[in-house]
Amino acid sequence: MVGMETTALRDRLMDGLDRFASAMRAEVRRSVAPRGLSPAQDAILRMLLARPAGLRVRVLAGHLGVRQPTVTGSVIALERKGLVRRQADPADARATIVKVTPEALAQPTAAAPSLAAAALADLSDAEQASLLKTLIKLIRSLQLRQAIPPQRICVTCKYFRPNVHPEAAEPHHCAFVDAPFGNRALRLDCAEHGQAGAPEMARNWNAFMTPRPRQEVQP
Amino acid sequence: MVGMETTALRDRLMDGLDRFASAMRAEVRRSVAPRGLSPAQDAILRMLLARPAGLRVRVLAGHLGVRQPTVTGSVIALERKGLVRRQADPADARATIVKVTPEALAQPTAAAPSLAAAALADLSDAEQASLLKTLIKLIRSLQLRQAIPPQRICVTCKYFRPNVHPEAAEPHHCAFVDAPFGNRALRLDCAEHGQAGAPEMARNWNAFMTPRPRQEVQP
DNA sequence: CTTTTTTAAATAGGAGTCCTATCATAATAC
DNA sequence: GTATTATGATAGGACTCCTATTTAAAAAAG
Repeated sequence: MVGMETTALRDRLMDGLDRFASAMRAEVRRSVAPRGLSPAQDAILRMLLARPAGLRVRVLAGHLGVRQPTVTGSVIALERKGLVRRQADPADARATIVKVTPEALAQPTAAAPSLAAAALADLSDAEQASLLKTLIKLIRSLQLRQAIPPQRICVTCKYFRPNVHPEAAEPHHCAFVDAPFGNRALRLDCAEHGQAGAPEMARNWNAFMTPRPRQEVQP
Repeated sequence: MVGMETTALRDRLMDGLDRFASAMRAEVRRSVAPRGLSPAQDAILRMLLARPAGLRVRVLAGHLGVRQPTVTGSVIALERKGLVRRQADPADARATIVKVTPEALAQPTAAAPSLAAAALADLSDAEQASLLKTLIKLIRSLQLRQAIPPQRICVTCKYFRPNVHPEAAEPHHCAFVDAPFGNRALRLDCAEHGQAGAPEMARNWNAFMTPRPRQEVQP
């Protein structure tokens, strides 16, 4: 075992995530360039496309993990390109609400058949579902640690009923559409998301983290 | 099922990876700033710390997924800070070899107890091992698609014997240290890495991708 | 052996990404 | 009212990334 355990598993995971992320970032840069966008502008645009009502500058900054002046700069660039517009918030004259324009909505959305997507497609369907579940756990952990702002994911939704069909392939249930669904359908930014109360959310989180011991890998 | 399957699983995975990556990137920026480093400089430094013999500018660029002039700029900044030095390659007078200085080696390496690391620690041990395995598959897929250059990972190593102990908790075997090991010990950048031949590598890859159906999640 | 082509890196110039600090203004507290 | 706080815009600076060009050495062609 000499030399095999010098690096902690956690460091290796960070390394792997970092490496895949760096490849994704490079790809994003190349894929959005033809549309005249930068990576940050693309991220803002994608966030806004999922929220037609618009978002405040500050909220955008929180979601992207950058400071407010950084967002202001990117938003100004997007405004110049006619893809977003800014308007004063009627509820607070200090605030600015950023919305996508109809032109941006009409754009093809660039369904990027990227290499990263191809790599994901190489995984088995079960492995993809398992990866999604793990990612959602990670993202929720970050939210609980205040590292990133709450997002409209299933685990924090009042319509979410985790693991209520323990033996089924689709163990969870969405009370909004009243239908069961599996890990592969877990959402990261659902338009129908309803904020759950704190106790309910904690219950959801626990039930989601520790389901029945169906798919444990190694004891 | 209304509204639950409008987004493909793959898109959701991309979204989740993107979100976690963005949080990690923001954290890296904050964690390396006190040491007077930028994220790119930190990435170069970490890569070089694992290779005391140094690397060419071009190779660094490939690993980081950026162009050569970008690396030159960051290397110059690192040189100013006394953390790397450049020397001509004896084998090719056009090339520059970048090496870490003894000062950089002596630095504390900043074992960043980051929030991302904490989120990973929230996962069960089995889930962490499974995630590492998935990440390595993804990275190897990118390598096969020429999206990123080959790296010193187990799957491409001539000492790697995947799944030779099918029923054990540590199914793989490293012929270099002559010891069995499990998914949690898989390496992303092993100093003892020996480049395997193409047929051997293909065999490794296949055996690694499709082991015995031990830990499949849902059929 | 020259000449030509290719290759490695540096340089120049430009757009974009981040930051901190500061400023104007609106909402809120006293 | 005045003081404090919160939202964004602006200014200035370091860094990141790109493409295109230049310099110089190596490799290929004649």
